[in-house]
Amino acid sequence: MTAHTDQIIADFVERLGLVTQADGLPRIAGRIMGLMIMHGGPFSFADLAERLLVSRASISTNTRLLENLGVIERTSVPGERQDYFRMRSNPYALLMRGYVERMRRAREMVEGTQSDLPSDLEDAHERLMELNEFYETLIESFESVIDSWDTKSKTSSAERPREPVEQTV
Amino acid sequence: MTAHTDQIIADFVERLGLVTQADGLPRIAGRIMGLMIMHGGPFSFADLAERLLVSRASISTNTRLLENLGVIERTSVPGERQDYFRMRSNPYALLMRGYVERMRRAREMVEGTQSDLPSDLEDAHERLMELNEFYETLIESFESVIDSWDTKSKTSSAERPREPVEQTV
DNA sequence: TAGTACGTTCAGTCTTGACTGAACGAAACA
DNA sequence: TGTTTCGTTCAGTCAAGACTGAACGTACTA
Repeated sequence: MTAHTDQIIADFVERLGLVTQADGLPRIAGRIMGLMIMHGGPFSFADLAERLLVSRASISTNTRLLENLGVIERTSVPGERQDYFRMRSNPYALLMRGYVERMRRAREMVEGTQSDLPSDLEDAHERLMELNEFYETLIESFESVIDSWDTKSKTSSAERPREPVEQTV
Repeated sequence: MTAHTDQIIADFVERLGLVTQADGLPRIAGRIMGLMIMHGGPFSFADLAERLLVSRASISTNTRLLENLGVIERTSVPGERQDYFRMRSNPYALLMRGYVERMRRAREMVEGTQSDLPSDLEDAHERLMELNEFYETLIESFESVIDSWDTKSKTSSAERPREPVEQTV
């Protein structure tokens, strides 16, 4: 592992942090993911804080966030006090579910307005329907991507199963 | 137009502002879109500022933003000094192109890392490829949605063409 | 010409939320 | 028991960027 390689890895970790920041997630969450993509993990809690040069508080907050999103999972090693984290098997599909949820809520808001608005405002209703159909199309398309991604990931994980050495808590 | 209806409209405008804020756009941009969905427009510059209770500076900034995104267009009326704005015909597909662009840049970043990273780090390469394929799938799926939305919008606009009364600048 | 009605720009304010340090509780040691 | 090592929580700091007011340039009007 040369210094040059280390630099490439550090760059990737940092850039992925910026990408997730643009997606509305904290930068540190993206850096954690980047680290786990580069090295397979699992990483201990203290290790994450040390490598990313951030406080333990941030690690606590962001690991819980990624845990709730279903992107990483917390594991423990018998005889060790520290928590360990690693990516789950198909994290990206799981990430997308969050976006779908947000779109679903937006569509529900539109539907609420549609049903509340007097029906004689025909033009407004037409434009609302257009917006509603847009969300509908988007949600369906996302879900089909998620499904195809799920099955693909299942197939490839069947090809080369990973034996977990830690116990999931 | 009862006060109750006004309330429903104001609620929608406000909520759409929050939705776009969650999508990473300024809240005022969403409110402008909400107003244009509710009333067909076109709206004058001063009218937007007055109805949304925001400064002209914010209107200037956010109309330019939406203009650059291709969501609204600026028009002018012969004999009037004010600028007018209205939504373009298929704003949602245009909105999505921005997201696709962002994903494309993210994928390029991943590809850059793939080509820079020494090839003996096989596990890392495998995980990077997985991420790359994820973006690939997502981009393709988005583009197919945009395409279908484009053709659909073309069809429906052919059914009931709108005669513009203003000249596009 | 001066005056008015525009839209834009920019310095400054304010809000939001990421991040930290310190205090804390719990659990494993001694 | 006390001590150490964990992760969590919370008040506080800091930074980013949305938003505003005021100054400005431009183009029309009289």
